[in-house]
Amino acid sequence: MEEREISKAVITRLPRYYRYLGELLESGVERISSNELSTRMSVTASQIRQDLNNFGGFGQQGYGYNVKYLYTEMGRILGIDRQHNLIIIGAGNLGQAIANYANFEKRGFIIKGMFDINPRLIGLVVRGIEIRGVDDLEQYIKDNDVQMAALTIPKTKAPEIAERLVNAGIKAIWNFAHVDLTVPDDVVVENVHLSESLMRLSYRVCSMQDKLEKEQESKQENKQEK
Amino acid sequence: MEEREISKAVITRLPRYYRYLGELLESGVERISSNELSTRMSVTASQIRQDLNNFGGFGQQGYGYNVKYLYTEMGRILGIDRQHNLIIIGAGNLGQAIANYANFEKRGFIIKGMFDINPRLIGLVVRGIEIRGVDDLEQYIKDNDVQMAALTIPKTKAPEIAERLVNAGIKAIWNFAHVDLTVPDDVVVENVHLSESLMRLSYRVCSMQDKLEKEQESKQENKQEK
DNA sequence: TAGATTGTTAATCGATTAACAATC
DNA sequence: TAGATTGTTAATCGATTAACAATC
Repeated sequence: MEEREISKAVITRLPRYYRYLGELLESGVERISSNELSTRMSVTASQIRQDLNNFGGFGQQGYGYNVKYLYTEMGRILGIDRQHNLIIIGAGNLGQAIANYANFEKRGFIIKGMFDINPRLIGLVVRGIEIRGVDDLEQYIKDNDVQMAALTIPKTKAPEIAERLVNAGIKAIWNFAHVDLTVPDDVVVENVHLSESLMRLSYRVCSMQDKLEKEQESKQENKQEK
Repeated sequence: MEEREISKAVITRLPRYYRYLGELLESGVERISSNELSTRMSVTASQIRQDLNNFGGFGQQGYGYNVKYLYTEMGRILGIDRQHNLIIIGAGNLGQAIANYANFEKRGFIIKGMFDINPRLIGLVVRGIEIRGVDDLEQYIKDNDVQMAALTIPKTKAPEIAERLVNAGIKAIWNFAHVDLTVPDDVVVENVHLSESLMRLSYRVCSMQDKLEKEQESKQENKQEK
């Protein structure tokens, strides 16, 4: 499918294109130019064309891009036309939030099971899925052809469980634990570090405050100079 | 505090430095060189030194960096030495997951309230916090000196609520809804688009598969040539 | 055909890495 | 003092933007 290595920056943008194309499709827009899309998404048209051309020519000179076609192709590129069997390790609020997020199934992600260590949770049923203990984890992964796991457990348990997952043949880990997991080269880890996201927000709101204060100061200085 | 505009790439890395420094501190490490830290974090020592020097010289030639000092300074830079009053809009699983995440309070984020539209949730108590309806949102924000809001509601309601938050004086939105919010220049939005994160994982696991298949193919070709 | 807009090459910009003098 | 390691400048690398010929 791909010729050269696609850069991380491009990959990050792909799902956003997909989202906007989906919205366009829903609102009945049939075709769109890179220029029009660039305005809506607040990126440059050049970037859109460059990004898309990493995967092939989906447009037509003088016409633009067919929304439905491009949407489908993007879905294929993102791999959400295929089925991904997923388990969730950690059945706390976060794990349950993921299990309850209905749209996932629409995009080919099938939640095959939920696991937890906490005996009080084991046996409970969330969205028709029974919460299991981690004892039979390996067997369950093999029996149910599971390729992906969401890790919504505390950071202390995460590395150990990750190793078990990898040994059982899991190919992708969606990691919500606040650790950097070490996995073999052929296993993919996507981190969602919420605490880091919140710190970035904190940083940005503080530096915005500083900026505004400085602007205020320099205004006052200007006044005094006059 | 800052002289020039700090790049987005640097800001993204800051919380990770903070996390590693915290771990070093916990394990009793007193000082660390950029080289040693670079090995642990799998980044270049050059990058660490460049990143830190955006904010000033925290190290000492021939010695390295004092872990405790650097940790504290990083906390200050990230703004987590101050108190941030936060409300959560959307008391579903995701909102509750955030409310239950204890570490936040340790880092200066005080959850001042939770809100929801669903009448069945209103009145419930999560972690000692009563879930309220959104009618008195504006008044509550003013009365409780709230600067930040986490938005864990469906995308259809998010833009409307975001506007109300901004008008009520909120300065930072932690946005979990799958929309790009439009806010004034002095308001900061940090997006956590989980569905996009999952699509990136999907993309990466698929392209890894393709890569491995190709390697397999070219191996077989080599065999046949022999 | 003329106008529009892509695909793609070239130019620019910024971020990362390398190197090393300063200095603890 | 000698060795180590920073802070910082210079070199490299990659990503973004601009430009335009190709073409629908």
